[in-house]
Amino acid sequence: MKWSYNHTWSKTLLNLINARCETINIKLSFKMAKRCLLLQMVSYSGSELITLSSSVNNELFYLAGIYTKYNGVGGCFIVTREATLLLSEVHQRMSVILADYDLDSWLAREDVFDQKLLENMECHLVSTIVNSIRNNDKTCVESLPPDS
DNA sequence: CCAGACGTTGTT
DNA sequence: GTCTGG
DNA sequence: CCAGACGTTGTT
DNA sequence: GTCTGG
Repeated sequence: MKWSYNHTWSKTLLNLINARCETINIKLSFKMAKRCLLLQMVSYSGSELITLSSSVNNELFYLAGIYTKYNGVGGCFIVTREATLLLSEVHQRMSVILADYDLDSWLAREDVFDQKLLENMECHLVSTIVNSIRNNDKTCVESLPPDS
């Protein structure tokens, strides 16, 4: 599925790549849309790419997503929320991360996300290797010394 | 009713 | 397709 | 945002 | 000048 979203009724393409969780049930563009789960994302911030290392205690986690079909082509995107204090140093918004036990609820159109997951987050510096989509191995997320 | 809108991120 | 300002 | 690209035809 | 990949 493409990471780019257009309404079925779109005439001009908007190619949306995210939506605010605060308004997904209010905005016309999203309230009818279906929900999905996204595994492993890289999020963009200013001049740097920041990886969500996609694990909590080495367990993979999912991000909250929304999708539709446009001209038969599936398109999806991530849902954002206000950044936690930790991440707010880097970016004002962050992806909605779902706890394992909330996955079904999200898909059932309930607005859920567990604060405990966010409290347990850690930040680490990664290499600019991550800035190219050609690089897809784990050096993208390996920790570098803070002063490098 | 009916025409017109319908979105997010960054930065200045 | 659905909502809403006029 | 910001740097970098921005084109077409034929054939193999 | 405008679009898009990163």
